[in-house]
Amino acid sequence: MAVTIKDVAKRAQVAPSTVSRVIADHPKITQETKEKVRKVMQELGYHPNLLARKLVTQSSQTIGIIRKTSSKRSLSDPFFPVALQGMSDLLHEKKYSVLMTCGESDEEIYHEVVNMVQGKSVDGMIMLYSQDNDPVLQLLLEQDFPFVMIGRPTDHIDKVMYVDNDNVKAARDITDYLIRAGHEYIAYVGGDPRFEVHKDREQGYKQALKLADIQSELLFRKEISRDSARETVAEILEMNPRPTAIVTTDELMGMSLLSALYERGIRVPDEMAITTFMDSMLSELSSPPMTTVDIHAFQLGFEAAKTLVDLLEKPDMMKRNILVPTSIVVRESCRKNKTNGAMI
Amino acid sequence: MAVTIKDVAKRAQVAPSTVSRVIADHPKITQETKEKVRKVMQELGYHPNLLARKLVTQSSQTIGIIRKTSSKRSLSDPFFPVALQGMSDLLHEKKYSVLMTCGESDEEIYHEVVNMVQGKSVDGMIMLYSQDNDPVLQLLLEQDFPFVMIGRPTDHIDKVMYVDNDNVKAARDITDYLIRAGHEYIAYVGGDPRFEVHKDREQGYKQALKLADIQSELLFRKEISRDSARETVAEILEMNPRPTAIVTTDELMGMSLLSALYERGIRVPDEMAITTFMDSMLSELSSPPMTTVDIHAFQLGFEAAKTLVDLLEKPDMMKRNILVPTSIVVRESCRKNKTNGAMI
DNA sequence: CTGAAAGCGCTTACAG
DNA sequence: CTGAAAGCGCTTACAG
Repeated sequence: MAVTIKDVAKRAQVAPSTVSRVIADHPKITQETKEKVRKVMQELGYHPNLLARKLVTQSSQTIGIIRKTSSKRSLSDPFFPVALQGMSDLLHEKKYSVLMTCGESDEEIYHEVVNMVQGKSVDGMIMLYSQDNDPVLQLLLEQDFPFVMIGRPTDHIDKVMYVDNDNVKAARDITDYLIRAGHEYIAYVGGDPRFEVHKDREQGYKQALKLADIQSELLFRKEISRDSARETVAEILEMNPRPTAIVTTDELMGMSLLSALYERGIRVPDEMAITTFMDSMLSELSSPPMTTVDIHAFQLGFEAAKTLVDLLEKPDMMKRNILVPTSIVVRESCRKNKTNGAMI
Repeated sequence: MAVTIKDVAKRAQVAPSTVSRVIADHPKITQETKEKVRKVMQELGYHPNLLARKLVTQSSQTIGIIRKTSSKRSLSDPFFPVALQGMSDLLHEKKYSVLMTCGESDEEIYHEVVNMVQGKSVDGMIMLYSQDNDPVLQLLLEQDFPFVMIGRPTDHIDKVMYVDNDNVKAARDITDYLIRAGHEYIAYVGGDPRFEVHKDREQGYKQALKLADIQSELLFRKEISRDSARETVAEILEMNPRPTAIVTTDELMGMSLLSALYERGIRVPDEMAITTFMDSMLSELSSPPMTTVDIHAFQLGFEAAKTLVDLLEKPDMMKRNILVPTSIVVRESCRKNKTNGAMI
């Protein structure tokens, strides 16, 4: 088969252990020996077998990424690729590899995670979602396996290290931004509050209204699809008084509403303002470009990976959670002044 | 450490080799022994160490995915996540894991590939891009390492297995579609023809014009960005006669042009028709929704993975390349009849 | 400073 | 049908 450490040893007339030490650049090997061995490695085209090294060192230098890809929707969601890039950047720098779950159903994913963990294929994991009553989370905690979550855990919050935005604040900020722009009737269109992220954002929206003494909570919980967007827009337009702004918590949701408004001939931002969350190119390239809460998905991924690597290097480190600040990116979708409001 | 095959063997009063055979469900082990051993595995919570198995079987059951993530742009491009999902589906079914490159620069990626290949971390690779004079391609060919490319290779085309669309035909079809809709002045906005995919699409566009006896080739090669889109739209609008339709080869490109047209107050599709390639939710949710060439990215990924797995199972299989058919998805961005043309 | 030896946790001919 | 032994390709105490 391939050339091994033994072949190199024989040819260089040293012991295999010496070759191993040369590879590791062990300080106690003479420069002379190192050069001799390296020359032979060159000649023979030697490359260490990582599998063997991993087995003996009991470390895979690999991180597992657990993602849910349930819906067709999630495939177009820029969050995943951007966060992945953030993780990749840090992990690559720290010489870790990335192994990813492939499964679609919860059971498939669970089994993959069991395999990675028990099969020693990864040293740690990053969970890209947070969900009620998750057997995967359960497993990782039981096994005391190192992992970091992106998003806030619903259960066992004091046992889990996580990286997240302050979603309450983010939603409060953007709602407040609309209020200050003169809007009073502000609809909120978000996702299933079984997920912490949506629960938090709803709460932030409500807080902003309360602080401004606005009574009318106009809360919608919707799936993302063309039809659902049409429905939502129809409902919103029928309200009396009619809302003048919509807070959404997702770019695709924002785009679908924008599209539904367009179909109805409602001009954005003149007749309806709209905001989203995330800030990928989608918000920038939509017509009109959308004002959005930048959640810094790249940084979320980066910090999660960094925290995990820190944990692996110092297993007894103090638990820490990281909040990545959000910021509002102002674009055209709600920048105009309202007749009854202030100029922004 | 963790419980090993030896622990199980001792407790079940059999030899380690027997335990190994039970795990593999070897036919020559009695049902009785199997049950006894399985019971002990249960009790002890035994799980095989995959690393060890991989080392001895010389097979990693893992596929490497090589991707380029150079630009900010590529992060919002739905192609990658969709194709990844296609690969994942097949690989998961076939019990393969997925290892991904993390690097950004060409050198980083190259080194990761060397490591994966020489370090025996993967059994095969899928390249998600095709590029001139690529050292990665060179390496894989030199090492005679199993791989499949998504996209058509520029060099060594007879040595590489690939999965691709017929991009010439796809571009010809969509251009032809516009011609039949009554358009005569059709601009084409595409990417760098150093990449085969763009070269092919340009050619398809030209072919369609030629077949329809249309002289005016209006070819633009552009980066994807807001500014570049504005520039392009400005140039197109200044042309005389002014084009009535634009063929783009990328959803984000399409969106950016749509946005630039919107800024200029040009109505789509009434004053300008526009088409894209790919067909993710972006085309569906844009305003107006875009007519697009569906390249079936999921299937591209799926077929690539399938071809690779076939190759790994039968290394001497006949070389085959797969062309995934494209189809036109009609939406509003160019569906209206032209004053001087036929109704569609 | 270098080598011989044991071992990481499995699998797989080879016996019996 | 099952076991003893060798081996996958490394690393790392332990000697010297």
